[in-house]
Amino acid sequence: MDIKKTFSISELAKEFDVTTRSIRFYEDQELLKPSRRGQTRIFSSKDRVRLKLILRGKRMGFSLAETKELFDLWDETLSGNEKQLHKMLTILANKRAQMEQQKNDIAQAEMEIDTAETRCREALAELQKKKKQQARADEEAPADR
Amino acid sequence: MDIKKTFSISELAKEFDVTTRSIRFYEDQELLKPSRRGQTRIFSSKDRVRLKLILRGKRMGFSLAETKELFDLWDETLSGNEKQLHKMLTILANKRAQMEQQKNDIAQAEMEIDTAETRCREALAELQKKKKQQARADEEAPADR
DNA sequence: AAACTACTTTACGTTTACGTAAACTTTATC
DNA sequence: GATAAAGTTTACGTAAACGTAAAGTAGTTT
Repeated sequence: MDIKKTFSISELAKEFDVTTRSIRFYEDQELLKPSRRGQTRIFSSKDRVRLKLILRGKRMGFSLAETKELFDLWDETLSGNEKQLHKMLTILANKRAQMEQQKNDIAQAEMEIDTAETRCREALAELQKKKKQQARADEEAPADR
Repeated sequence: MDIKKTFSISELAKEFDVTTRSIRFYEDQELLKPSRRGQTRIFSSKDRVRLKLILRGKRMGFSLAETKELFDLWDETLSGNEKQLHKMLTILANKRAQMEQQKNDIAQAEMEIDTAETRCREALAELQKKKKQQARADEEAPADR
């Protein structure tokens, strides 16, 4: 159980470092469904979880539409029709494949970052060497005085 | 050494499954710098590598602007000024951190996919059980005849 | 030479994910 | 009860990453 049960828009905005504008937009796109007290939105901890998922999805390169599709499907799945369940399973398999691809991409990128860093350090070492050589040359043959 | 040295726009488009429009757009944004024979673009294997990096960047959620920045910085870095080298090193460190975040995101998402799948399978098993019970009930007390 | 194919430029259109401003209401504070 | 603080709706604006259409060129095949 989460400690708190409901949240204001600005609480969530602060916690996840997004603007209230974004949160309202997510509601507009039906990714969040806060209840209301009068006009003001009241977010449940389910909404909070969803917001977290939305943001992670974004970091993973998912569009809001994709994320919404997953949410909707999951809701339908809970109602437990057999066809929906199978559809969900194939979609889960797809996501898994997609994430394998991403892991490969990351591994590749990490290797390239490694070699890039090595080259940088080598180049820096070269520069240091030349500096020292220059310093010695200056000592042996002072320029002025 | 890559087997081939130069590529037409449609060769690259086919190989990486992007439109020629996209490739021209990348050139327009100065991420690719093909030479020309008359009007027609001639892409080097360096361009090819860069295209590969662009696409991987996209899958990893990088914008074209970010990727371009990296390309430009890398080019400057090669010219070996000390300040540039240090800047590059900090940027590489940042990318590394970003990729750690992504790995965490992926790990989390994988766990959630696992539990989602488990629930799906459980729900399906439930449905099967009910079907069988229904079948037995039908045998014991046939509806008609 | 006509037609086809691949390539080109120019330029306007589209979608996504918000930013930003204006004008208003509700709630908390002094 | 005034005023600030936080929230609201409405609506126009914007950047990124192309799509798409129009109209032209260059080489090649028939």
